[in-house]
Amino acid sequence: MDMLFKALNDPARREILDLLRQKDGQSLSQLEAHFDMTRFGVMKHLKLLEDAGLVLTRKHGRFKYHYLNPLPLQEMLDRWVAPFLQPQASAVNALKLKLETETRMGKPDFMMQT
Amino acid sequence: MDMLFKALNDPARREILDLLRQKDGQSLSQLEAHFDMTRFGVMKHLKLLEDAGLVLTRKHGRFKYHYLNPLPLQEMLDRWVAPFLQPQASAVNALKLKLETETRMGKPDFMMQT
DNA sequence: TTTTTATGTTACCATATTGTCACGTGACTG
DNA sequence: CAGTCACGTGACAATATGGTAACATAAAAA
Repeated sequence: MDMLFKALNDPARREILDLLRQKDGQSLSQLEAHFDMTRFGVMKHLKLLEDAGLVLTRKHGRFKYHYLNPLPLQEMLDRWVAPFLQPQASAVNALKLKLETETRMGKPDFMMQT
Repeated sequence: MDMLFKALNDPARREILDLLRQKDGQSLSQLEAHFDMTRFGVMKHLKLLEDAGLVLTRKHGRFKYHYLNPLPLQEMLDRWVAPFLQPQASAVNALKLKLETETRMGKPDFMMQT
């Protein structure tokens, strides 16, 4: 999830997502044409997008095609958007979150007999 | 929008959002207690969250209380999530559909015993 | 084969970000 | 008033990030 937010935290990378939304499966050179950046800069951004799982690639001959993968965005929506927009609808999630937090911070009081 | 992604791109800041979701309107000292960081570190994170509009503050005497503001998340959903998940549906409908689906699927796992 | 095209790798630099330290401000309490 | 208490500001070192340059690989075309 950390990689996802990092990937989204850059205008160039978000523009790449928009470009792929307009036309999925573009190659590096095609994407590069839309930027002032050098090809290597674009490649780095694509690598980050790949690491975040937002972009999947498929090599075919000399070309490497890039495809959008919406799944990470769906997960972000579930975890970091919807629960904050509809608090009453996610009361269950609040409890879940509470339990997760307690686990991260150590066992709760009633388990502390050792 | 750039500030929003920057604000979200840090585990500490996302944890602050979770803390405020559990209990809105906490002061700096209250939030600080949950971190290993120093108070100043937490303050910096809060400033970024404020700049992104995710957290609104209200001073009352010596205390400064912090409140969640879901509006930026709504905007992010409209611009950077929904269009990628359901290209032909409106953003609001996307969230509605999602919540309805969750409801149909019943209670989550951790409530299933007994 | 030679050349061109598309992509990949290593190294490097300028800048931004993270978190801390020291010190300052403003408000309640005794 | 004097003393805490909660919060704020400025400077600083360590690290991460964004972008470039030079060089390398690999597939198609001539």
